[in-house]
Amino acid sequence: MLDIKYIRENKEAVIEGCRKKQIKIDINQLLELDEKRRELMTSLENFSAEKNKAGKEIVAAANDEEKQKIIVAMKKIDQKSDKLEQEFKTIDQEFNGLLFKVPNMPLEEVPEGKDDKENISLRKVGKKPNFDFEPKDYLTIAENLGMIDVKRAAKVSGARFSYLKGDIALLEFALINFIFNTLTKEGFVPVVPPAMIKKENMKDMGYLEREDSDEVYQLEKDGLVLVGTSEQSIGPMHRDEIFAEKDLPKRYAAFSTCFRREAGSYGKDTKGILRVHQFDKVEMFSFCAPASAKDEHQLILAMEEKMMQELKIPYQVVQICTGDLGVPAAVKYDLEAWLPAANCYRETHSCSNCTDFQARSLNIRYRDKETGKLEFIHTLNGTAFAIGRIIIAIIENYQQKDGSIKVPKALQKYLGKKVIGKK
RNA sequence: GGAGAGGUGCCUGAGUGGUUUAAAGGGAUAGUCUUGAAAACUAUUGUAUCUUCACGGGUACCCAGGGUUCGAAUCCCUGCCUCUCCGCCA
Repeated sequence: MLDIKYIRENKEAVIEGCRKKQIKIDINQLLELDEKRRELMTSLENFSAEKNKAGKEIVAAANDEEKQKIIVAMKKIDQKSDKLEQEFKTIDQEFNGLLFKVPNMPLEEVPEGKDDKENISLRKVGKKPNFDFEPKDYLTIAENLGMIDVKRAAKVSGARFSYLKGDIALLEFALINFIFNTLTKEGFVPVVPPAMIKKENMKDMGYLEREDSDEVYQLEKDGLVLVGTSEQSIGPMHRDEIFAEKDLPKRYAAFSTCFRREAGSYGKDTKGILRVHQFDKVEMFSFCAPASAKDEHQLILAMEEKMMQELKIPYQVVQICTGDLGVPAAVKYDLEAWLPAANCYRETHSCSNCTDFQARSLNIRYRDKETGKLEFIHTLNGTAFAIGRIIIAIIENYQQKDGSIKVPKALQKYLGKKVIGKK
């Protein structure tokens, strides 16, 4: 969440930030509630001070008669105070509900735009493959090899599920090994986190601004939700903790299955495994000091690009415009892989700098050496590989005329073969 | 799933209704002593929030949320978490 003090002192900037992010929220109403809330709090505190004083007087009272007098007087005050407290609770709830809906502010360098159509391509990297035949789409190729089975998945689980089989199933593990091998060298600690987390943590990560949010799978009976990305289980890992400055940045690479209801995307990308309810992903996450957040963001982006380059998959880097940033991010880049059959780039990676937005609600801090004060750390995250989508990119870019798939050189030693599906 | 015990500050740990302003010890930091260090002695040692130019002061926080009471770390209820035993289980 955003600092209410900041909102109070920078009202116009916050209204402007919300407008840029295309998020409709009444900041004036929030500030009115804030003022009312503080007023009530002060009155309540005065009552408390009175009560505390009376408590001491009762102890010191000379006789029972005197005691009774004070007790009777106190009861009256208490009634008033109870009434006020009810009022406070109502306002407080309203206030908090609204505060949580205020998004993180976009950084100044982020270009303004309405939605994903106004994202900006920063650079295109890698050589697109030249085929001396008509390239097929990944699903056709994989189905012909019997290695992706969406039809039977529909029978078992419904739409937007899949079976990966044979060498394509093994390709997942090759990719994971490749990732961990690359990232541990940069100090990323490998993690296998929980895929179910408490609702409260999802909320504090900025992904549940509405209680009835449709995108998240909720396990009502247990108060748990399924993660849509391991970012959501890594952030809260250090909740309520205080880092020593020397331990920052703290970098993790987390493998987990991700679950998304895809509620808003009926009819969109319904074919194959591009947009599914369940997929595996390795996510990079970093807790760092505010001053190094920008560098850390570039490092995460660099790691994403490095691994794409090693796989020799053409991609473009996209700067996400303000309207497409989402709630917690202040600045965000996507990587989009080239898909020859579809003849377009499709999103495979995303990396965000969430500044102190998540750290504030999670209460993750560090002691600044210079000021000696506790400050919120900054959180950043980025995709290492979303397995399903990168498999799509590999199949399409490495397909052969005979329907087999060449294995990217960087993955050959992990998979133990150079070609998939060679007869 | 059943039975039981717990959750107090950076750590250990006392506190079962009212000078608790959370004891005591440890740790950490600073000072004295010392050539230096250790030891010893002395002092300091949370967070949030409001108020004040400042000094300072008010309030809240003993896992979380409710409740009882003039007054709750302490009593009651609910939840979360940890531990022990039994059952089930990859």
